[in-house]
Amino acid sequence: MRILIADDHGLIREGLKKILLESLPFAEIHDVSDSAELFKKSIKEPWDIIISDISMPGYSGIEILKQIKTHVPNTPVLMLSMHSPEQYAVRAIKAGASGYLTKESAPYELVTAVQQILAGRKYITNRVAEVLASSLETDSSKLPHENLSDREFEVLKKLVEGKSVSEISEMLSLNINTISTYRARILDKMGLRSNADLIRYAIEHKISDL
Amino acid sequence: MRILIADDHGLIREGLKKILLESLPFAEIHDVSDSAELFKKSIKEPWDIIISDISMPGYSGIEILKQIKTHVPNTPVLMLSMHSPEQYAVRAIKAGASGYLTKESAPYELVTAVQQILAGRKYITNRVAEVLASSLETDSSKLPHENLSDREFEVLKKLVEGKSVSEISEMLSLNINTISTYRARILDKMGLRSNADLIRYAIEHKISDL
DNA sequence: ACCAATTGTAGTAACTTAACTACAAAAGCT
DNA sequence: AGCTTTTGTAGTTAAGTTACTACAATTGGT
Repeated sequence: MRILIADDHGLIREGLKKILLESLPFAEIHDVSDSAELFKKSIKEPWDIIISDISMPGYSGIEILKQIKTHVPNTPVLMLSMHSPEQYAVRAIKAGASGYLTKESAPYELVTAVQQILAGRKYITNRVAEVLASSLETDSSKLPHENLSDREFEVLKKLVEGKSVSEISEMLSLNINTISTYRARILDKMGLRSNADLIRYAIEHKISDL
Repeated sequence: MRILIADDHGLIREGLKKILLESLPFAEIHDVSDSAELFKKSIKEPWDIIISDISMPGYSGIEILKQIKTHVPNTPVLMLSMHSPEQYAVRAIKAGASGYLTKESAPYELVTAVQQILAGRKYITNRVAEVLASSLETDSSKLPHENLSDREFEVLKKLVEGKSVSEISEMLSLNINTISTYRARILDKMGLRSNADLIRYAIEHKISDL
């Protein structure tokens, strides 16, 4: 049983490991602390399951998830997040995740999720199922930011954190103009005019976790 | 040895517990998941150390820390945070914390910190020490924005409203560079780095009247 | 299966902002 | 009164951002 854990917080990695080892004492658990490493390791070696935080420095979790899924589509991935399900669950599941848990979850949920996924199933909590279901309904009832594409959303978050266009372009290894275009599309889709508006919106809708 | 852990994320609480138990196998570890509970439990029962996340729903960690410190001043508190030290370290230490760690920290740091604090000392990392030292240079009895001049404050408000440097320069019939200089001075005095920080600060301190 | 819309990406040119630097006037301290 | 710091103000140059345009790849709809 080979498990790969990805999270940028040392304490959290260690904690997850210990929780898992309690119920899967013979598991061979490896861990990585950033998305680049996660990507490399996930396609280079075989894993029974990958457990990854969704928000790590560098490439976003969703982005890496997609990458992993194109390279090793049969390796199941369980995404963990600090955020409330609405923010990411749908995106994660659509990108091929086998499950989605928030860190609020009780430890036994982690264990259950992992076991269920190892058994070839998906682990979708009620909360996520709900969100998923309602995401299929009319999108007229959607909040403006729910119409953003994954990339746009990713850029939105970074803008809200105060990152500049060029910083973001560097983080994502994209051209500055590309980020500028995303920003323009975000503003357009959300009917806003400035980064300040974006930040207010984000605070009001609890998009950022800062 | 009685340890109280406070964190709103179940997985994290559990992880911390397991990490601590490894080096302190006889510790009696309790945990709570929100600030109200933390407060109640921290003054009702005796603890050798309290380990608390700084950002929990409800009252902020700092607020609770202060409360705890007025009621049971001798119980040491170690604060944990997801955020970079600059944001909170100084405030936490001033409010009476015995130490400040980010969740990036390696597990052994947690253990070291706890042991050092249990031994009656404080645990201050280099990063935090640095920030702490430089915080003594400015007049810290005042809120950062109270050191702004009138013009600076005027510009601050407009920046927070989302006005661009050039718009402001036009409104005030001043050179663009002048506004740029004000902005730089504001950021400097307030120890912030971006307009995004400014907006967050403003919202938090209810500076703007929007 | 076909066409339209959206998404991910970047180039070029125009425009805006940041970083320094500077300096006189006002305020603050001794 | 004299020295120091802060404030109000801009110039120059370098760096960064926006606006517009474009186009292939995907997705979505019928």
